[in-house]
Amino acid sequence: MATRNTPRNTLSEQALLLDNQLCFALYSASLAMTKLYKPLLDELGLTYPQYLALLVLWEQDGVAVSELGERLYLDSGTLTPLLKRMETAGLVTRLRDATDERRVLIRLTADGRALKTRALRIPGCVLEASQCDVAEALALTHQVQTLRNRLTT
Amino acid sequence: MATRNTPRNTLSEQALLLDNQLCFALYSASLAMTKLYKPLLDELGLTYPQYLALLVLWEQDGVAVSELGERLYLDSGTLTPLLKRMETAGLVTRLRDATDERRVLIRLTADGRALKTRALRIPGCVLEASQCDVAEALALTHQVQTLRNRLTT
DNA sequence: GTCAATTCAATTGCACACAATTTAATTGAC
DNA sequence: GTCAATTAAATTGTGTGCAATTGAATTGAC
Repeated sequence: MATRNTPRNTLSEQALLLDNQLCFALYSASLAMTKLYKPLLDELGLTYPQYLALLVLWEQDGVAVSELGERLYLDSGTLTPLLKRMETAGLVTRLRDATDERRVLIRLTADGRALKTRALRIPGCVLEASQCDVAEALALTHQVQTLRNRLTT
Repeated sequence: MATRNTPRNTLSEQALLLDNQLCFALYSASLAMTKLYKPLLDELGLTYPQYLALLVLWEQDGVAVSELGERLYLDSGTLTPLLKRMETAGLVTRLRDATDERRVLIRLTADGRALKTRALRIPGCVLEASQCDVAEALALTHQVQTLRNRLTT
């Protein structure tokens, strides 16, 4: 029996189906995650990318915009206005590095540091909504990180 | 020996580390994917979300904006201007449904249909850059889809 | 049949993302 | 030491995403 070979059934056609696309799975899951965080972050007066910036700063205060960008895979076109809004909100300061005037160092204010306490409960809420245990979530995290690392090198 | 219990080492502190966050893994992997597609889609004159819309339309032509939104998890605030740009580019038409004037049906033009042929090579390019075989990619796709489905219900 | 509730797309306003360019500061080959 | 090359942040312009609102069309309880 001859295999059908209409355009509808070629391998490359199968690969173009939306639900076979890894890129769309990641895209839609990431947007869904952002929506899940929305009400939790609204309480803190933060957007999702601003929260990511704070995660970095809570680990290491006083980083340059470029270092923040390397950590978050974002460029100055995204970070500069974002950090200005966070400065206006009183969460960070932006000061030129005295030893290298090209660099702008981002530092947490007391308010910015204090937000960490209120953020501590967020990961638990997210894990619950994800309906998976810690080990499962970490395993998936590592797989997705590995993929990202392959794509960014 | 007593375990240390400084703030730096609590479980909730660990959970706030950027590299332990599933949300950031998905976010950064999704952005990396978009950048990988950029040069491939530039050749076709498409943006990444426009490409996603075409994936839907190549599977099923003549869908309403709301149906496209359900499929892509996007709302009319995103899709209306995106589809207008695709209409301007001559890829789709936007016409009110005669049987329900609230609905706007999106149909491919000949140009929009023709783009599919040129898009067929894209999934292979992406898979190569991802450095994983088809089975591996599909397995990860299903895991991420499962997570997304949990988050969107 | 009527009208309140619902549905659908469009609009408005805000916040990303990012390519491309600009400006200022630093580095390094000579 | 000088200046071309590099680096860092900011700026500009385009295209998403999405909350909230608007306006038009449809539905459904009565």
